[in-house]
Amino acid sequence: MKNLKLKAARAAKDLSQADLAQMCGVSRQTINAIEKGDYNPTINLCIAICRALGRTLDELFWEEENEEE
Amino acid sequence: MKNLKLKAARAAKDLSQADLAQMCGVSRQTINAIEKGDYNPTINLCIAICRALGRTLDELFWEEENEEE
DNA sequence: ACAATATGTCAAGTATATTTTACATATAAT
DNA sequence: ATTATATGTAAAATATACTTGACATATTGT
Repeated sequence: MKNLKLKAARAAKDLSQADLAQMCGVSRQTINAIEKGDYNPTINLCIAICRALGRTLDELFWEEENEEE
Repeated sequence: MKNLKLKAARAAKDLSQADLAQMCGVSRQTINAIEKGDYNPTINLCIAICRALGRTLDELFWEEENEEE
């Protein structure tokens, strides 16, 4: 499923996918794929993304038992 | 760095590394390596571990700017 | 002393995260 | 119409997460 929390948090900081990718030390396609949702990043990358956006893991990557789809 | 939060949360549920590994669908060595700290699991595995232990990502895998090492 | 369980570690293989290059589309600005 | 930026997507290569099998040690119970 898409990661809309991430997309929204990035938009709230007015960063492009390329900007965020550079801040995290990964490629733009990696950020795109994570937002698109069809894959499974490493925790260290998730943490880098969180720090870049001023959020925590629970805020961007945790889902309560029933909130997804 | 070692993940002592994980080790403690597992101990609190009286689970062996092998037990937790089986609950998460990974090998015992993978859990051992994560606790030992010298690698970088995927977010989906972190989430599986959290659900198995009744914790969230922030509780087991997040570190505030200054609390580690 | 012996058996059983839990943990730590290593090496070789497999699966998959991530990169690089490239192309396509959409939008906004000139 | 053209330029520039942001996004979506794909294929091939590389890095690394994870598995399997194996062995060693420590601990606890019999």
